[in-house]
Parts: sequence; structure tokens; C-alpha cells
Amino acid sequence: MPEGDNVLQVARMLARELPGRTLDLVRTKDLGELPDLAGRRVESVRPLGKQMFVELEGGWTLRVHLGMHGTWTRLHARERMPRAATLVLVSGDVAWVCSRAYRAEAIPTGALRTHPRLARLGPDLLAEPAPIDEAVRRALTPAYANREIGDLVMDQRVAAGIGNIYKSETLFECRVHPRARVHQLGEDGVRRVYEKAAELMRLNLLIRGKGARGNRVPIRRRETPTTRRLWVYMRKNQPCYDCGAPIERFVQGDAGRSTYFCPRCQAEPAPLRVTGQF
DNA sequence: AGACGATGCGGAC
DNA sequence: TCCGCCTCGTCTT
Repeated sequence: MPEGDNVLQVARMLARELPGRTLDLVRTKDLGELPDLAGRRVESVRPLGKQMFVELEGGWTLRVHLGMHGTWTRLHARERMPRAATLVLVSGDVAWVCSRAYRAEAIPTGALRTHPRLARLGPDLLAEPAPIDEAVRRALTPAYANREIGDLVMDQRVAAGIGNIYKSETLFECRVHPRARVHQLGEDGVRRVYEKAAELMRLNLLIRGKGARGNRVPIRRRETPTTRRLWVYMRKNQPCYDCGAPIERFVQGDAGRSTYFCPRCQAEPAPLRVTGQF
């Protein structure tokens, strides 16, 4: 999916334009029924991790999750809508079109707090100020002590917004092996990881700037912050830019996501525990 | 034509 | 814990 920085970027674009305007048309396709929301004014557009919420007057909020393939495009209302459009918001001459969304639904605004998925979401890592303390607090939950850090940072209950690219890139920049466990990293190590993830996403937003070409909103990106390139993600068997060792890939966590890392720069975690056998 | 992999979940067991 | 879904691009046969 577009990760947290992309969602924030597109949410800012919608937030610049839509609040205060009336929606002439709200339509979804293939994602279930919506109540008739035409004629309502937009109150706010807010990102939360990888999701976006469009609050309308009268107690309805649209929740949009792009999944892996979702994109937003800004079109003229008279243009032909893309076939893949799954959510269309028309206001006057402007049409914001979300294609291939994973989910787009209307939720009574008052029910957001008790929504089964949303209630468990961790703090948005890109919020101001960055909620590092809360992310670390959640990461240090005793039940998570033995989890691998490469699995944990993808857990949106700890902190919302980190996706598979930032997982690998963050751990590389921190020189942390993705199989290192929370208890091995300790509070300081965990803190550095979340600080770095927030820093990379924020930096990427800065570098991308407005990011819009014409009236299209390119929310897909393949470059990282400081160098505008990826150090490890999708670089299996290619030489590490720092040390030359071949980048490795393995499948990590219950969700089975690919993790890329440099076996030389990101040292193996220390053995779990001295057994006293010898 | 088919295999594989991809920015992510989430239902089923 | 496993795997199905989604849609697309790229590479191999």
C-alpha cells in the first residue's frame, strides 16, 4: 500500500480543497452500498496511518483504505471516470477519484471510536508531534517481547503508517537485523527504530514536495529519502551500497511479507540466552 | 501462457 | 497460523 507518507500526502491535497465544499455526488463501486451522501458538506479530511477519513456534515464519515493497489486521481468532473474507480467524490468541477481501493465505507462519525479495527490502531507516526513515546510504550507490551522487530513494526496496533518498504529501509538504516527480537533491542533500540521510521517518512514527504504532476496525484513511489533510492527493498542479490554484500530476502511474520536486509551491515542478533551448557 | 512478486489486510480454521 | 483476495508489471518458457 501506499504507506503512511503517501496517505498523508494525498490527504493534504484533499484537505486543501474539499472542506467547506458540498459534494454533489458520492459513489462507490464493488465495495458495498453507501447511504445517499450527496448534498453534504465536507467537514474535514484526515489521515490515520494508512487510512483516510473524510468527515461529512450530518454524522457520516467516509473511511478509505487503499490496500496495496489503491490510487487517488484528481479529475475534472466532466472527464470520463476510470473503469477501476471504486470511490468518486464530485464537487462542482472537481472529481476526486479513488481507484482500486481496498475499502471505502461510510461510518457514522460517532461510531469511529468503537469501530473494531480502528479502535486498536496505534498512533499515527506522522502526526505532529511524532508520537514516539506512545509507539514505544505499545511496542514494549510484555506479550510482544519475543516478537521479531521486522514483524512488529508492521503491526498497525503499535504505530500506524509503517509499511513493507519502510520496514526494510528503516531497519537497514538502523543497522538492526530484522530478526532481532524486541527484548534484545531494549527500549532504546526500539525507540531508535520508530524514530527512524518517522524520520524517513517525513523526509520523503519533504523531498517529494507537492508531488503532483498536472492534476494527477502520483502517490506511488519507489525512492527513499536521503538519497532518493532504496538501499535494500527489492534489491535481492544485488550488492549492498555500503559494503557490497548481496542483499537477502526472506518471508517474515504471520502475514508472510518480504523483508530485505544486508546480512553484513545488519548483524545477526545476539544469541537468545546463555544456556550454561559449556 | 504462466509464474512470480508487489506499498495490506483479514477471514477461516 | 495459513492463505485468499486484489490488480498489475515483469520475467521466463
